[in-house]
Amino acid sequence: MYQRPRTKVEDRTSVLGQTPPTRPKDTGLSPAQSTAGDEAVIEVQGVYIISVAARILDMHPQTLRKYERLGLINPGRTIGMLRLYSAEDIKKVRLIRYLSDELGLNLAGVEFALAAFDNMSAIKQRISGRLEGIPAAQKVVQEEMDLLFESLNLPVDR
Amino acid sequence: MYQRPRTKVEDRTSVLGQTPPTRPKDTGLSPAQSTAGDEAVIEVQGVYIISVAARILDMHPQTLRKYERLGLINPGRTIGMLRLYSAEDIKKVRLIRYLSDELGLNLAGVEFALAAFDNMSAIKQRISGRLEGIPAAQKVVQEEMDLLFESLNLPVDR
DNA sequence: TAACCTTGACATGACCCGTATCAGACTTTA
DNA sequence: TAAAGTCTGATACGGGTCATGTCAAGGTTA
Repeated sequence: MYQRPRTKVEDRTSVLGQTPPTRPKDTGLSPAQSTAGDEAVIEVQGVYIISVAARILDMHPQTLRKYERLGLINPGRTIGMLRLYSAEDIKKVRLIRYLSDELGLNLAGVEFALAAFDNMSAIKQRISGRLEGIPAAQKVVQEEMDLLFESLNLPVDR
Repeated sequence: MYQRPRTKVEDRTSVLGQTPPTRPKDTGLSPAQSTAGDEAVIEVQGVYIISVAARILDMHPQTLRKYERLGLINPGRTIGMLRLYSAEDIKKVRLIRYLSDELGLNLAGVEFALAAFDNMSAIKQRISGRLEGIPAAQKVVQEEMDLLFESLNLPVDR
């Protein structure tokens, strides 16, 4: 159970990619079940306690707790302090796993990359805002920033 | 000799920073000496063979060779295939060392970060080019992209 | 009440990374 | 030309990283 052997990191290409998931707000409750048929990009909706999230992701609950302790994710909580994982959280964990397993980053690198994504998204927003009056320029920036994210070619939905 | 103990990676802040050095062209020869007084940001100019570069950086020659093997740096060569390290190369190694030692990234993470810097610089250039006719917009982008690099707050010259 | 969760601590196995060393060949310098 | 230095490639080591596993003592949920 929970066996997720590290993939051999030998043939890495310089990759990155895709817009970073944002922190969702604390939802109430109601973990929707959804069995994990060997982790083949499962349709995720609703909010899950850690055991369910771990099963969906095919990862160990301890690993998810560690990610949170390091500040990589930040799932909501029930009143009783149970962790609640939203679809956004699941998506973010998949991104973390991609950076770690596929690209070979350690967790410090993952933290760095996530921060970089956030910064890039924020800058894109800010520029767009300041270019409100110049649609032509706005379009250029939009296109190029999208290109930038693509150049990191992160998996579209892992 | 060459003892460079890893700094404890525990209190890392989410950082990045500064514009990435570009590949210099193969220079001819003439390694200029410049003793390394215990590595206190030495004025570097000219081009150095590996032993001198290693002394300047207070790093092991094998480490520099490994970085090259992994594609992180790409020093020039003499006709006889000796490695030649330019000031840009030295600077890049210092950046690598910062990412590794201070931020705790592994070499896969360093590769990722360097690629991200390159991509960001390139996009900044492209946008600037396409905004040639709109100086106001050009200024906005310039400012914001500079901010982006600063937000990564890499050491100004390490 | 039983099942499941919480935090915190500690252990383990596999891997990573800087460093060290060896061998045999080539280059540079004095 | 001889000595010193560099080249490539392989192999090895110590300490660190990371996912996983386990234990204990307690709280929450159904």
